[in-house]
Amino acid sequence: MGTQERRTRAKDQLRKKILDAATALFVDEGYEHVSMRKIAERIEYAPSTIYLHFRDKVDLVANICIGAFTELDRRLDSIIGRRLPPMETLRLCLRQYVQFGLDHPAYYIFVFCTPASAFKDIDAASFESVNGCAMGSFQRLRTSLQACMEAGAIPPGDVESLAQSTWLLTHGVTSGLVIDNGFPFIERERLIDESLDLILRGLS
Amino acid sequence: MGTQERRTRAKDQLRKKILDAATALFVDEGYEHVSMRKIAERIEYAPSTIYLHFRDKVDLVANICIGAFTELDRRLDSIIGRRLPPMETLRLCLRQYVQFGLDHPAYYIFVFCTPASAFKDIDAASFESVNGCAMGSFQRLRTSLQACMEAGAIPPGDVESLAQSTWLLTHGVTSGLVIDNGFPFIERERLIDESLDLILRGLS
DNA sequence: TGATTTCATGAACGTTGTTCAGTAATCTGG
DNA sequence: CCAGATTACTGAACAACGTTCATGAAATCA
Repeated sequence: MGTQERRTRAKDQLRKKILDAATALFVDEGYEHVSMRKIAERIEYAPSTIYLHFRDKVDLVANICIGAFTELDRRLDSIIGRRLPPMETLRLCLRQYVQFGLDHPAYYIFVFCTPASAFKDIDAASFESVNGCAMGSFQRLRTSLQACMEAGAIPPGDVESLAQSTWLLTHGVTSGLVIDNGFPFIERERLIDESLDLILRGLS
Repeated sequence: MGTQERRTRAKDQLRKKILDAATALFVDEGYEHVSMRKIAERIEYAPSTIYLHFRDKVDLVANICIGAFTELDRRLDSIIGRRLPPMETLRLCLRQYVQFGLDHPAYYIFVFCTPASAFKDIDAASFESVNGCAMGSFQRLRTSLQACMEAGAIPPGDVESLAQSTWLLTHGVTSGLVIDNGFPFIERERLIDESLDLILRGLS
């Protein structure tokens, strides 16, 4: 009988409604300043209802992040799919990574700029699932670097350490601009370009 | 009469006692997990007493950060004072910057990895004073790069944009390692070295 | 000594995330 | 169509948080 399915569908709908409301609030006001009560008020349910769908606040934001990082992977895949020269692909991927952070500051900060200690009692499962997503993007960086190396655009070496270094540097550009604590940066687009120039010149 | 002085001295002592206790706790447990009540308990005073010396929790941590960044400047000056070849000086400064973050994770995260939105009602004065400290360190980077350029170790160009890029990349290494959310990094010392290699090669 | 300034406090307020007993609605088997 | 079981949801409550403020104690000043 279809009643089961309708019920689970309704449940999924509410789940999505919670995620959407929370997403909008997190983006607008930042993780710290969004309370479970505010989210509940927005969807016109009692705060305790949220806990029927998510273990806690961290689990809630973790699920949002998973969605966001899936989008990042899509963006990267779309670049890789264009089969440009490997060095060009690498540059576009790094640029897209930075852009992703700028487009989703709340999620980027949550995943990469918040120490694990801030969620002392974080659930291991949700932590792992978010980490898994980030891993997916990192794997793409690894193969992109490998391709550059095989094409001779980058001198041969340890791909893993090179990938980690490259990520650290790109993460610096991203987080530095995302956090943006009032430092008088030069024009953003130019700063990103010159920083990526620096990275790519260092690689080759 | 010396009573005035004794009183202000006692006041300063308590202020320092608060700062020391708060410092220890912030380092151990991170900003979020340290409550004013915990700090008060540690120094055996009532929580409200802290507010006689600091406007609020943000003001408290801001004052701690100022102390930490003064130390960073000292470290950098000690390197610059050795008058090594400019490129060597630059490398040591960047390395020291990373080390500073690793030595003071709580402060580094607070200043560079926490969005301004997290302190919506931050006092403008304490914000400025912390920012001013960070500016001091940045100025040292600027002149160090300038020296490299004048020595011909770096092709001539816009020092300001180069300094900003260099800071972003170095910040990436620092924050990536400081946050450390369980990513399986390779051996830390080697990763730092290779990342700095990348930066310096990109510069020259 | 009496008046004043300084220092410190405990109780209170309004939040926060989270839990849980209890209610209302819905579905199921007879 | 009705009793019973399952599900969905809620409101009140808890402990902890940052912060404020009237009150009291203690030291200083006149």
